[in-house]
Amino acid sequence: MEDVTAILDSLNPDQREAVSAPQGNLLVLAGAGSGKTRVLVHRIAWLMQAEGLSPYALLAVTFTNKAAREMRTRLEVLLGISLRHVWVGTFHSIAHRFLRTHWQAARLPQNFQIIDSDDQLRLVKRLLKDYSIDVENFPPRQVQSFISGCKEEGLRAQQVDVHGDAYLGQMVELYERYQLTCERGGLVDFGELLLRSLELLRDNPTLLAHYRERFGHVLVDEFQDTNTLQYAWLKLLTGQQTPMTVVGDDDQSIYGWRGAKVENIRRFEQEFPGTHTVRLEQNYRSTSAILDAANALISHNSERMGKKLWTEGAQGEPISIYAGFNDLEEARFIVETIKEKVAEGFLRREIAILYRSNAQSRLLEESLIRQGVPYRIYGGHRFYERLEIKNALAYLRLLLNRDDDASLERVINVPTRGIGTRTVEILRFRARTENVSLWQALHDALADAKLKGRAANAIQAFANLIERLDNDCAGLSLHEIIDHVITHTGLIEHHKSERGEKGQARVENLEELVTAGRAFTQGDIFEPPVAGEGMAALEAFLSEAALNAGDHEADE
Amino acid sequence: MEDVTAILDSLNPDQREAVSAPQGNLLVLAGAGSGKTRVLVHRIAWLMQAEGLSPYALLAVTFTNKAAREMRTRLEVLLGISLRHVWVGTFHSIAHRFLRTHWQAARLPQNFQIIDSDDQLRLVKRLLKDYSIDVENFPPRQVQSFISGCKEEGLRAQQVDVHGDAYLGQMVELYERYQLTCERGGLVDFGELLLRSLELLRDNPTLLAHYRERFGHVLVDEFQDTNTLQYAWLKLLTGQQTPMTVVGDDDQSIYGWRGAKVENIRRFEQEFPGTHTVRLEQNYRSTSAILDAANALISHNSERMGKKLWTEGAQGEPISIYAGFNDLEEARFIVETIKEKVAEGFLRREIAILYRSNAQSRLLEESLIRQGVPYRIYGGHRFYERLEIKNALAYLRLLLNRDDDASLERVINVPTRGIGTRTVEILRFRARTENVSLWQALHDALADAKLKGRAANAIQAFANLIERLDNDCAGLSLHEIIDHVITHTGLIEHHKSERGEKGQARVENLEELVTAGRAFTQGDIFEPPVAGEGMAALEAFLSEAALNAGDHEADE
Amino acid sequence: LEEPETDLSDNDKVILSTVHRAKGLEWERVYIAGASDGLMPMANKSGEVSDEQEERRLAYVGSTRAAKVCTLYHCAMLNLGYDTLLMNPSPYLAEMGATPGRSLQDPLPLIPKLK
Amino acid sequence: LEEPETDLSDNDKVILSTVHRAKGLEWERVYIAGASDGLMPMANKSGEVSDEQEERRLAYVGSTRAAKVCTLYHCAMLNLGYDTLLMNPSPYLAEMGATPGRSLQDPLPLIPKLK
DNA sequence: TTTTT
DNA sequence: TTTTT
DNA sequence: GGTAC
Repeated sequence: MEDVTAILDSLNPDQREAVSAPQGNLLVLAGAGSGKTRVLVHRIAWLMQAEGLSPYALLAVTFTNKAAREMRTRLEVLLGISLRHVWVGTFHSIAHRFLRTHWQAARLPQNFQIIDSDDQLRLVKRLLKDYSIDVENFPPRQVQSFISGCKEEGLRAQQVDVHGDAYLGQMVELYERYQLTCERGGLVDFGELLLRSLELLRDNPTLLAHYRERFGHVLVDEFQDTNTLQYAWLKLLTGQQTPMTVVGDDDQSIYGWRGAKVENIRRFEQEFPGTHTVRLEQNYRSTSAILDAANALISHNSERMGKKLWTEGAQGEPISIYAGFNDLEEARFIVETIKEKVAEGFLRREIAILYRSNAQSRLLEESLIRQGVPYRIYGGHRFYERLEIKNALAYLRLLLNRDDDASLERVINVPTRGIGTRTVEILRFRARTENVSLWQALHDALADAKLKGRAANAIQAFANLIERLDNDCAGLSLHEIIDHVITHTGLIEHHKSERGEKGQARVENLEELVTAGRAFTQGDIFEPPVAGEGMAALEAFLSEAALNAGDHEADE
Repeated sequence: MEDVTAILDSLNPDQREAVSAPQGNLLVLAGAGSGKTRVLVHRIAWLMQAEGLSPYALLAVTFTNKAAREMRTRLEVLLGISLRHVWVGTFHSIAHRFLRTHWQAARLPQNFQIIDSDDQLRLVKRLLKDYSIDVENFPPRQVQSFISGCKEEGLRAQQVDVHGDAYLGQMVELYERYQLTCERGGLVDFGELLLRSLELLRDNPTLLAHYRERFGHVLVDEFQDTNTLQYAWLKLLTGQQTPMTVVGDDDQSIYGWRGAKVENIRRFEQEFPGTHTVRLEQNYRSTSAILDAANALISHNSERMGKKLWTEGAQGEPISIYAGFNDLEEARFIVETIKEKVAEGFLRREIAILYRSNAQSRLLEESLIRQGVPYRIYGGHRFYERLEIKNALAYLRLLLNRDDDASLERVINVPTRGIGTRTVEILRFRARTENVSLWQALHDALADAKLKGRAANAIQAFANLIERLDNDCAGLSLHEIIDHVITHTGLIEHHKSERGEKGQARVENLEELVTAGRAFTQGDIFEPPVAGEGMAALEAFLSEAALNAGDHEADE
Repeated sequence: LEEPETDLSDNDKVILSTVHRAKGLEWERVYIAGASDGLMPMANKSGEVSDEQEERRLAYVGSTRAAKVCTLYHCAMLNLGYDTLLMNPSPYLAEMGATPGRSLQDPLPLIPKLK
Repeated sequence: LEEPETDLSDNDKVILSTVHRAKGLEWERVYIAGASDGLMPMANKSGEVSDEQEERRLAYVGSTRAAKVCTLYHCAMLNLGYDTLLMNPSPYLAEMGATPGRSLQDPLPLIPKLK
């Protein structure tokens, strides 16, 4: 055994207890600012060095890519070695990895693509229109959240009990049709990644046994945020045998409305017998005054697992409340205080204004602008959700899979090439009635001359474009493919001719996409480079784009 | 003095007291089913025969055309003579009469036209678009009801106190712009009819004196439904000198949400001193059981003027309540009961199903249809609100006034003649920036060749069409004009080619409009024929159509 | 003499109307649908009644349209398309002393909904 | 050596964020806007709070983001564009024992509205 | 949510 | 109204 | 780029 004391050196007694707890289920109730990530990272190091677990035997699950990345880097810093073979990732990226590897067992096409919530919503809207369902009674967003909700509860359409309720029945039918559409297009949404991964393990005993044997320890971050499906997945994967380290804080559960179940952490000790529980209550972040207030506040909740934050640090300024006459005044107050503090030497980036709803930011922004205080909205616009990027990705997806209707529809007339809504309508109708993809419908329509004249020419040109791109890209590397596509589809030209700075920004974003492609194949300090070249890399890149949409924040 | 006892013969003592009350203010608190209209009609007869008032000296105001018509006919039946010179009409039709007569004093163009709520809403929407105002913050319906609300409170834009509130300020600005648009187009909305009529009397002392002298007695029906403006108008017109007979029932005030003020009837005795009040409490409609229930119910209200209905009739069946499991059951219950009763020999037309909101009718209709019970929705679709009729009227209005932008926009491309949104957009922009009507903008654009090619040809064709119609119609009678217009604009052809029965129905409605025109000039048993021929008659006809939209119910 | 007969029987239809539009009219038998708490009086989504007295007057106008028989109908569950509401009978029923014609069935539990 | 300086000062910006997105982050000074009754806890139009305990946790997460100073802000009148609401301070303020930093001004009477 | 002009 | 993928 | 369905 190596000298493992270094791993425990810098920790407080509770942290040390957690990190060095014997193999077996461990629940770490980690209060805000108690060094949660640190404990997780050190726990992994401990498992490897003290318990002798191989990097291959570890699985660490997080909710965000950011958290996964942070864990991996801090681990590499701690151990001083590269650890690209440890499975550290989000629930979704791990599920994705399963599905890519076992695509046949999962009954997916090899080139399946991931769609994000936006794509999903578009798909639902399309469906509602196709079946001329009244969007008053079935608002697209509601249908979407019904579908996601079902999947998050682990339910396929057939399993939803409608109790004879016509409305629910309609919803379920939409869910079913949605699912069929996805499957015909080789599309997998976020919920599907997890649900199908669960089903994959459930229905393939050999596979399940393989992974159960392989993973010697599973670690989960932010356990209070797991939903029914994620919890079931973990239970299935570990068989309640493989030991788990789960870290979380029931007092910080704020995603109940999205399906997260605090009960998962609350009942962990009962569901996983023999669980050792450690509370991290020493706080390294806040003053005593802040912790006192927070403790007092949360003590009004019931059914808590119980936790009281404390610090060795100073008392600090009391929490205070300022009351303004109206919201304008309130915003002015806040910004004035900030200006004072900045004048006193505080860093702007060490100051945050928090609010409940995005709508509240408007007045604050106006006030900050008026008073000349530089600011940034955290997690504002996402790079991979920008129109021009989504369009470029759609072309790229078409290269891999012509039957991806959502992508085809997205770009069939972008840039405008004389294919109007009427023509698209005809194609859609044909695709629907003949139950083929739009790409197929398009060729059929050309073949039997159901489309004539201008429309036919434009459609033919589009089909030729896609095929030509595909040919051209053979042998190119990922970033060359992207570059070729954004140039030869005319996307660059199209945005260049837009008025104002918007066009320029869009062109720059497209160029940034090429850079992202280059970085992807070359690997960077955070992520390992990807196996495969050209089209194979493209496939991985597209998945990455869908799964890491939040990472790459857009400028401005 | 004639033998006036006949007028009082058939009345009960209270009714007799009301009818024969001495000249002077009279308030008749007329309970439901107490013979209110009867009293009103007999009162007029009494005033003429016993008090010797000339038909010219009488003004009887109602809220609906139906009520006005009923009053006039019953009066003619009672007196056995034609009484077309008595002023009996709705608030709006009387105000309209004032404005037509004194258009110069009212600062209106002679050919001003009345717009209905629909036209008004379209105008507001147009305005919001023109000034690119966010319809999220300013929903067209809200803006419309703000404008109507102001007018009903007697307020012009300048008189609205915004208290520095930016939102209100924007509303007021919209009100102002709306008003300017109306004035440029020679358009008068419902509220404007009353408000301008009030201002006309207020600002022209001679005129006011003339009418005060002319009217020896003013009678008002449904007084509890008067709004601030109507009340002010009555007060101004009578100068609290001309005696008034007002009939109403505070317990039946159900239009408070629309601006009606119950206080008007509640305070009448104080505001008009010397008022003699008569209560009509004997009910000739309902059984005792029904009246008991109604009396008990309304007794829970406060500030009532007080009234207790009674009858000499039978006790009757008690009011009962049936409770179903759900709304579907409820509808089935109702229809089943009706079927039973019809089988027992009751007439269907003597049975009504009442509900609070129109949405409730759907289930009831479905149930009636399923169980094969013929039914009719009272006051369903209105003839003059139908699309094809509104279009025909728009053409007719253009004949009288090219500057009526709302009408021009409505039909510039109906039937389609190759004038697209883009072209109209250009015209609108030009009209707005040069502050001229669309008709003017259209000619300017043709003159300086800002519009070319197909668009210019189409526009030219439209302008030619209107001018040609105008020429053609010279010398034609009203119904010939209408016939000519619906034929030569292509409206008939346009609807004939519509698929399904809808087109046929629309063609029939257009033909019905010709018939309505014929009836209008010839007069019928209810309404006097109109003075003037051709275009003059058209002007009157259009006003009539706007003011009597509810009368002429559409088939199906 | 056949003509008016036909015309008449053609017009022999049950009338459907809102209470507002029914003001001033009368029928032998009047059936009032929706005699439930949020409809009569009508409440907004927050459960507030904008003008309690006017709502009562509306019920008054409705019931006084009847010459011979007035019957009110209530149901325990109202389907709104997107939601199902449990309803209570209108408080006005008690004020009117309406006689129960059929007793209220026990409401079924609401369909459990997925979030 | 100038480069990183500039980069740094270019990134020296005040952060605006929802409490949800701020989870897991920290700043020296945290200012929480909207510490008023219908916003914290958030209530729907009917005034109902969907999950009182989760709302309190949200306030907990918000306040524990601060290292040195946490200040909450409330205002008496909230302009919604189409309406102006009178607000009460968040009940959580008392639970936290927040010290009044400036007293609430008397609210002006609401602007009278035309129907 | 009700809609007399 | 909040939005980790 | 515009119009029509």
